[in-house]
Amino acid sequence: MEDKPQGYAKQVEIENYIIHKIKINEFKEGTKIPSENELSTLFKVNRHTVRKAIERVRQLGWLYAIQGKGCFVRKKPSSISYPIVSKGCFSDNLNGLSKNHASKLINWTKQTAQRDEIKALKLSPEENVYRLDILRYVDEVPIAVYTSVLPEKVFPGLECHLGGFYSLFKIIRQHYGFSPVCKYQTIEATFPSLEDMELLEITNHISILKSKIINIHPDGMPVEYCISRIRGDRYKYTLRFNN
Amino acid sequence: MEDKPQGYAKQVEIENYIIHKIKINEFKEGTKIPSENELSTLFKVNRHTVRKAIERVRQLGWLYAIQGKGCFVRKKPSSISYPIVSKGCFSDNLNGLSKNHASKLINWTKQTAQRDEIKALKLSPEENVYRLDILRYVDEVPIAVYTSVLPEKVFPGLECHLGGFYSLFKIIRQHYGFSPVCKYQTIEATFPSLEDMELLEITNHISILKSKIINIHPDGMPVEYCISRIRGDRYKYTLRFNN
DNA sequence: TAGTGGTCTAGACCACTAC
DNA sequence: TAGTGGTCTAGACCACTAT
Repeated sequence: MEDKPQGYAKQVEIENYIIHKIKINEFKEGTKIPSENELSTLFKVNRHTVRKAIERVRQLGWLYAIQGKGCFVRKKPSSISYPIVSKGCFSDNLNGLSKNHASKLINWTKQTAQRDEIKALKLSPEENVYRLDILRYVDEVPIAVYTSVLPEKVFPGLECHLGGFYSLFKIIRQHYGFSPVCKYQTIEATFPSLEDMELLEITNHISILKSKIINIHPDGMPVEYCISRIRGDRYKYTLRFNN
Repeated sequence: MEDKPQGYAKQVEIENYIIHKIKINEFKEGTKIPSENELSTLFKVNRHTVRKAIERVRQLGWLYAIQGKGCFVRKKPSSISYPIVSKGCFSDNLNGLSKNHASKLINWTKQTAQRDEIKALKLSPEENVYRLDILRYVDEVPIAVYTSVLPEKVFPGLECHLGGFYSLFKIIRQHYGFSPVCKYQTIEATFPSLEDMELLEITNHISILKSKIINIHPDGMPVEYCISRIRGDRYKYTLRFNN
């Protein structure tokens, strides 16, 4: 009952037309499709109806728009496959894929832990945590936002090591003498928040792969709670099982 | 440059207003928010501007709409966590979570394999495959669509066993004498196709967790290539590592 | 019948791009 | 300057819900 589609006649006709033209390669990768005005005269509908149709097709990942220029067919298989493994940091795991990559610390705070952080990191209430917002680039494109939550008691004086930030994993290994290991991860599909839209330079036409990760010290103690938001159009997880 | 937001002033103001009211519990779970007309007079903007704002907030998963009734605040943590493990079928893995579930065979074909299927299943061109479209329900709600591709040479006469379909995994175990095991899985976030929207009874306001899975025979031969599309608002993967 | 959300039309103005 | 996409207004009509 809730949210069911109904009577989309004209809009869907235009959506299918565009997708079909792309599939049969009449609208080719990287080239401009007809403008909103051209399509509205072609289909004898209002420009806004065309806009709604194009918006849907963009949302499906087929198109992107540049103001003043037009609407272009997106290269489809441009996504990066990222292997999920419990050990090693982002850089190490991407190095095997020969990609340029960089990390940028957007901002950090030291505050008392919130409810979900207390639960994930097994803290007592009122304990302090560092909260780091990190933006990750691959081939100069912002691809992911991470919020990393780290207990102060495990990482005392962390702020002293954040100058010239390049890799949290390496800071931990170098200054605290261990390598965190992934214990638990959840994966879901969602949409970008307004903040993440700005950081990732995307609109709501792109979906988000959201993960929550708990990393532990080799002795078993949870030491990092990480919430990542990754561009769904450029990124894909891969999992390999060794039975 | 591409797809950057700009000058959303009014729309964003309304978006933030609605989300804020939900967060501070002034708009409560399951209750109606003010109608489009009420909001448009409140903010002194056109109804269509309100509609665009509400559409964004719906897309973020906060709201759902019922025609003729209004717009309601969605219960947020209604999602099912599904553990990723290499062994066992959907039913087995969900039974531990004490959920009702069912599978329905939507349709099936026997055709020559396509390029991606040939690659995934290591077939030679022109080999036949069964292609099964399966809809999965949890608690009576359609939650996922699976397309399962199975080589005819591995599953001869599969069509004879599809009457009274309830679980592909169990059909294979019963009639072909082995249990497939997951070897490789990719996970991405995307949007529903028009067909999947109908089957899952959703609109494009809900994101999709898409997985491609290669299952193998215990001897190592790939025997099933499965493309699943799962409702992003109700479903989440979990991964547990044993180091 | 009145109120709600859903679709479509019509037109204005803006910001950006190309020439 | 002309063309393009982005935002906003204004109003019509439809389908559905409640009374």
